[in-house]
This record gives sequence, C-alpha cells and structure tokens, in this order.
Amino acid sequence: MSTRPAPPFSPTQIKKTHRAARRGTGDTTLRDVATLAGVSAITVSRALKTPSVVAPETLTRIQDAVSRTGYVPNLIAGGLASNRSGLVAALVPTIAGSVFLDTVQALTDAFDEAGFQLMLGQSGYTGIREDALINAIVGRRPDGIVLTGIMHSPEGRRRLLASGIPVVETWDLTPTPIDMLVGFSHEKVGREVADFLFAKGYRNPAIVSADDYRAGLRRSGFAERMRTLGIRHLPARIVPAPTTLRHGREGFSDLLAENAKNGAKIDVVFCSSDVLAHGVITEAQARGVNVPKDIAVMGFGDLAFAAFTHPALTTVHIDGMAIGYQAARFIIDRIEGTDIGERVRDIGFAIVERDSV
Amino acid sequence: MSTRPAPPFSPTQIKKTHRAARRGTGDTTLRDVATLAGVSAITVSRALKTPSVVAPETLTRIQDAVSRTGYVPNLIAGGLASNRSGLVAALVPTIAGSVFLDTVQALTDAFDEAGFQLMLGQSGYTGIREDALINAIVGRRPDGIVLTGIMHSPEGRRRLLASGIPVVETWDLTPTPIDMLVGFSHEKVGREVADFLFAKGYRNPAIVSADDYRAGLRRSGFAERMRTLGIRHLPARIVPAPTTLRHGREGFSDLLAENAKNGAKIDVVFCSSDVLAHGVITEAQARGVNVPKDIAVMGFGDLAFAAFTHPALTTVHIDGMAIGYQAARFIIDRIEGTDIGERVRDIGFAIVERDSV
DNA sequence: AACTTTTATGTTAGCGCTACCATTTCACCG
DNA sequence: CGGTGAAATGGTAGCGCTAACATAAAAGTT
Repeated sequence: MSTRPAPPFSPTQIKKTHRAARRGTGDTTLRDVATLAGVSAITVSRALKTPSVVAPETLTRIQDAVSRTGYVPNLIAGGLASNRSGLVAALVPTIAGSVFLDTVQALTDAFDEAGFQLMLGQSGYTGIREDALINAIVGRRPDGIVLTGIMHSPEGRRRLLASGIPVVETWDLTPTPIDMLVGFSHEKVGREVADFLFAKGYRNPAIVSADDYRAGLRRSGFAERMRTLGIRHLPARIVPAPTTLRHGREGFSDLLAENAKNGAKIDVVFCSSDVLAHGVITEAQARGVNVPKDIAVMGFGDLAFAAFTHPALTTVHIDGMAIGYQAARFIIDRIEGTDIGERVRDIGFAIVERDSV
Repeated sequence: MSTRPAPPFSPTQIKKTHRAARRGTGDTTLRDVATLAGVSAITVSRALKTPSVVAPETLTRIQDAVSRTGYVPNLIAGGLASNRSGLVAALVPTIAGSVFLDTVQALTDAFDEAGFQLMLGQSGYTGIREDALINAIVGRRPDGIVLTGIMHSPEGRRRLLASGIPVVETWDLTPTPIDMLVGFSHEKVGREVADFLFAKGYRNPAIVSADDYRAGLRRSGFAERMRTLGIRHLPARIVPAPTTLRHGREGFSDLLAENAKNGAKIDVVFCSSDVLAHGVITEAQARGVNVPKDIAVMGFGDLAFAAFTHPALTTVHIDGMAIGYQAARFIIDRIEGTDIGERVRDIGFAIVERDSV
C-alpha cells in the first residue's frame, strides 16, 4: 500500500555449481519476495492466500515487496503443491452453433468469480479423438469438468469417472449420469411441442432438424406423439450440425420440392433450432409464402434473436445461462465440500408462443 | 500394444513416517509405471514424449504398463518441470457477439493440433478488472496470449510485455503493437465503404453502430470520408455492444423516427455488424420498406448467415478464421523458435456485394 | 505462578515431472 | 585391439509452491 517510490529490484542470481544449475524462468519467485520483505516464503504464501492470519504490519511489508517486484504467483507450481489446479474444463461440440453460448458465458462468469479459469475444448459433434481429448483434459487435473452434449462412449465415461474429477453433464437428462447433471428432457420437448401444435389445429407437420443426438431425441419424441395423435405422415429433412440459416432455407426448399412431387401439403415446420427456424422463415419470405398463415414455423432454444424475427418466432425456451450457473454451482460446491443436494437437476423448458405459429 | 489381458494394478502405497506423509492424489504416477515396466522414471517420460529415442522393446513394455495402469501424465507437474505450460490464453470481450467465434474456433483447432489447450477469458467490453485478469492469466504462465480487441491500458500492456510471454493482438492494426499483431484497418474499412456507397450513388447515408472501440474507428473513417465527399449530414444511432438483432431493429426505428421529425431522408444504412444489419433488414421488412429499393443496408463481418438473409446482405468480408490461424501460427512459431518474419500481418478485408445495396 | 490457548511465523518435505549430465553397452573403425 | 562414437538408459537435482507440523511469543485462565 506504500505510495512512495521504491528502489529497483532484480530476481536472485543463480549460483553456479559444478553442475550447470537448472534455472527457471528468471521470474521473481515467492522466495525473492520473502527475502525482500524479511520473512519466510510460507509467510508470503499466507499473506497472499489467507491474509487474515498474517500480522497487519507484516502484511504491508509483504504487499510492498510484491508491488516492488511485480511478483505474479506461479499458479502452476501452486497447483502442483496444493493439488488444486484452479482450472475447470468445459467441453462443447462446437461454439459455432451458438446454442451453448449462453451456457459457456455463464460458466466463464461464475468460475471467474470463484477464482477458477475456464479451459474450453471443442469436441466436434462426432466422438472422434475422444481418447486424446480425455487425456488432454484429465492430464491437466482440472478441478471440474463440464460436458455439454457429448461423451457417450462407455469407455470415455469410465475414464472420467475413474479420474475422480467432479463432472457435470448438461443440456440433457440421461438416465445414468456419470456424476452430476443439469438439463431437461429432449423427448419431452418433442412430445409437448407435438401436443401444442396439434391443439393449435395443425395436422400436417414436417421437420427440419440437425443430425445431432439431442435433436434426434426431440424429433423422435415429436414423431412418436404425433403418431399416437393419428398423424402418419411426417416429412423430415435432416441437416448437418451445427445449424445455420442456410440449412434452414435449403431444408425448407427441399421439403417444398418433395411436397410438390407427391402432392402432400405441410402446415407447420418444427425445427431443431431457432437458427434453422429463422432460415425457414427467411425462405418462406423469399418465396412469398406467408408465415404463419400459409405455413407455421416453430423453433427451439429461444435465442436472443427469436423475439425479434419477423414474424416473432414461436419457440421452446431453454435457460442456457441457468444451466451454466447451476453447473458451476455444482462443481464449486463439490470442491468446497458443501452439500450439493440432488445430483440431477431438471431445468425444464417452456413453449413461448409468439407470432410464427 | 499387447492385447493379452493383464493383471490388475494399484498405485504404490505411501510409506508412513514419523510425520504424516504428504500424499498426492492417489493417482498412478510416472514412477508407478516405471516400476511396473522395470525401467526408470525418466525412461517412461521419454517413451511418452520422444518415443524415437527409446528401444522398441522397452517401448512396448512401457506402453503396456501405461495401459494396464490407466496412467494419465500430470501436465501440471510436467509444466512446472519443463517451464512449458502447454496452455494458451485467449481473451475476447465476449463470445456472445459471435463476431469472434470463427477466430476462437480457429484458435482452438490450431492449438489443439499443436498440443496446446486454450484458456478462454472474457474481459467484457470495458476494461474493468484488467489487473486481476492479467494476474489470473500470467499466473498460469501460458505459452502464449491471444488478445482480441482489448487491453488498452498502458499499464496492462507494460505488464504483459514484462511477462515475456508471446502476445498476439488481433482484429485491429494498432500503430504500436505489444508484440505480434494480426488484423486490418478499421478506419480503412470505413473509408472504403464510404467510397463504395458513394460510387453507387447513395448521398444520404446513416449509421447504426455499436459503442465499442473498433466500431468507432470504422464509423469515424466512414464519416470522415463522407465529409470529404461533400456529405455533411450523417445521422447515427449508437447501440451497446455486443450487437443483437433487436438493437438493429430498434436502431433503425429510431433513425426513421428522427427522420420523420426533421424531414431528412436516408437512402442507405451502414451497420457496424452483420447482426445489426440483419436487424435493420428485418425492421424494414416489418414496416413494408423495401430493401434495397427504398433503403439499402450494409453490414460488416460477413458472418455465415450474411449470404442467406433476404435480401442477401452486402457486407465487408473479414476472414476471422484466418486471423485465428495466423495468430496461432505466430505463437507456435515463436515457441518453437522458428522465424516468424514480419510481426504485423494485415489480413485485409473485402467488400462483398450482394443484394442489400 | 503454572497452565492452556491463541497468534504469528518458521522448518521440512514433498507435489510429479523433466533438464542435465553420467554411465553402460555395443557396433564400427583404422 | 584399443579407440571412438552412437544408442539406450539411469541418477540427481530441482521447477515454485504449499501441507503439515513445530516453535516462539503473547494473551488468557484458574
């Protein structure tokens, strides 16, 4: 806290021995600060981690030494010594899809605040390189791992479990979670959307959906319920994940082309993402097809833009931020030894009715 | 590579001494593997890092021991010993804006391939907590730091420089880079867009722009050039970053309202992002205003969706992936001691003419 | 006054790995 | 056949920090 100018400082010189001394970075170390402050290394360590146990006068001297040296604690060394890396790994299939952006944002925020750093990994939608990925992650001994929509191989699950690191799976509600879980039932989404659209009077639904696992779950929930409601024909276009506006437009075009061929008609399209739905709306607009009069469009995700498309998108609201915060909460509580209560949290979802249906 | 079943294995027991032995994670260590394979620890280390210097027969024995024990090298310990963390820090204002998504994606990919892990930090658009952020980053002794659109305090720059860690600044072309730089001139973008629109015959331009630093640069380049071209009136709406469809719609509405009041007219809107431009198009559509006949719209970024809006968006193409790959290249080359050549790379930009202008 | 407790600091021994050098073995050479 | 060097492996000493205990001085306690 001293505001007086302080003399310059250089880190300790390495002493030469008969054997070439192994030298580190040349950075200032804890020991340098300790020497300068006239205390032992551990006292400096304590001054930085738990200042309350250090005498106020000593504390000032140490803080002064820290600012004079420009000392930045080496968290790698600290992590090794304390067996706490301060790192949390987050794995998403891809950030390009933007569906998980809110969740990642919430994770970064929550962990930042708790003093953890987020390590971002992208696994891709396919399970390739899963083994190498696990090694890269577990090798860093993160204090927690957050998974979103991946890691389905039994071998991968086994290895994560064996690592003893807290794991939170998100964005799904699997029957047998590895450890902790925050999500919702995709099949239920499919079923409820089917009910919703049926109740609205739609009898000729179609689907434009990504080829990822969860989207598949929603699709099958939807198809199944529609079947029990007496709908036998359900045209579908499957597009590659991550979804784009383009795929929405093309998917819808294909659907219409197919329609024209076999004389079927469509009155509503259920899309596996808001982006896809936006694409469908755009294509409809480009063709002069009125949404929702000629054809209704339903999205999924309720991303920020969904309320501001024209017409405003009817969709399924998922609270991606809440998922992230709860996942972070789980891990932080687990690390701190707090009771986490129920290990599985169903975050739910809600159908948001706007103007596109 | 042995495929025979192997006996089970447990990590070494800790020997009790008069003093409670400090015990680690209980994980299998290098030493455990070494003992099992009948070699020394260092040989196992070599077998994993530089297998070419280990005898084939020894190698097999070690690999067998590794898979029997499920050993995962502790990269924290390795990092401390070798003074290479294998971590690269990437700082973005926010990932919500999606502008930097391509760059982040490219960074993850490139670093992943080179065996580095990406640490993602979000700094927010304001420079709050910069000091704490730098400590959190430098404290982990990353092998490189990639900055996009932040860190403008001289103190922050000084500290990063002092850390000796390779730094790449991206998405801008500052006159005095900290270290390395990959970007393009935002002012030049503004000027060229002004020329482009003027040449197209537009004489009543307006702006909807985010309040971030770079957008400001483009705006002032645009305004300045328009002024020299004889345009004195330039209505502008400034919206908060990150940009959203909503802000595009609202910004455009506000612009029109202002117009109506003072009897001015607008024939083209230059937006600081494609998302904003998309919002403007959407609002125009909702009001029955034809784009580009009644009013033209120009975006910035050329995000994936830009070619698929209706009408397709005329915009400024920025190769975000290329920025990411070049940034990664810079850092990897620097680490490996390869000559990096010119430390500043102007990645350029290109006006992409589609249907909205 | 003799004790227990509290407060502040120090000593020692690692955390799990790799850099640096040393040693051993064996092929190859003139 | 001694010399040379390459190939394979090992020993030792840290990297910079913190856990666990130890100690010393100050503050209560009966």
